[in-house]
Amino acid sequence: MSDTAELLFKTLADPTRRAIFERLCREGEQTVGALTASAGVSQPAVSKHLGVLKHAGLVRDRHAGRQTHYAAQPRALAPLLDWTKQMAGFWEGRFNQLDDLLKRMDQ
Amino acid sequence: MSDTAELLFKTLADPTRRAIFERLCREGEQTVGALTASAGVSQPAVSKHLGVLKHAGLVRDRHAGRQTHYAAQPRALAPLLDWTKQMAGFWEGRFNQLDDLLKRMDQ
DNA sequence: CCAATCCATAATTCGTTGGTTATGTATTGA
DNA sequence: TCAATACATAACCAACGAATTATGGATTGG
Repeated sequence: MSDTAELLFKTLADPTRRAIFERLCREGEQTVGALTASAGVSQPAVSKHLGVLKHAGLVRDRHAGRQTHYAAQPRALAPLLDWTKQMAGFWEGRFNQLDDLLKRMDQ
Repeated sequence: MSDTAELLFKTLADPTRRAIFERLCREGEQTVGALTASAGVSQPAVSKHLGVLKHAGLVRDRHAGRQTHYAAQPRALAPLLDWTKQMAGFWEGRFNQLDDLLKRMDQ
């Protein structure tokens, strides 16, 4: 079990945090203030969430004067995609094994 | 934001729970006892995790005498795959828009 | 230079959750 | 029938996490 997937699942499990990430994916780079305006929580809460997202590699930050711009880094989602496909793959594999077994028994 | 994805992320965020699900994907149907033997937590804890997984549609249970067999239901992962692709898609879309813009500016 | 703005961090509170032990319910085997 | 097995549920506890308010540090505009 990849430790990266661990972090990704935990990071994306919180609805507020995932909403912030979704917005960054949809609308591109945003300042903390802009994100706070429609996050439904306080500015410190948003900053904290952004910190967690950054720690998971899901966003990057760019400092410009007294503003900090955050942007989504969707490439970081790759391990999630891999894990999901792998789980489905194991299942398919077993299914095929059973299928083969039944065919062999049929002869 | 899909409410199903909500449940999936929260359900899979716990390492013990995800390990149980992974094992069911890899090795197929298992009894609670078998899962408990290598889960590293008590049997009630495993039962509780299985309940959460079932509530998210990730496993199904089959009663046989005094045993309960659990099996993975990887189809339930579909919304997760959809969400991930969608996020990457938004990003790609914006990227292409920028790309197009740059091309048009270049003329 | 000073007040205001933007963001991050600290300190605290409180609900959620994952773990435990204890117990209940159903089924099996002797 | 009775003890043992398999699992689920209940009750409780400790730790974590997400929110708040308060504050600090840096930057900008007047």
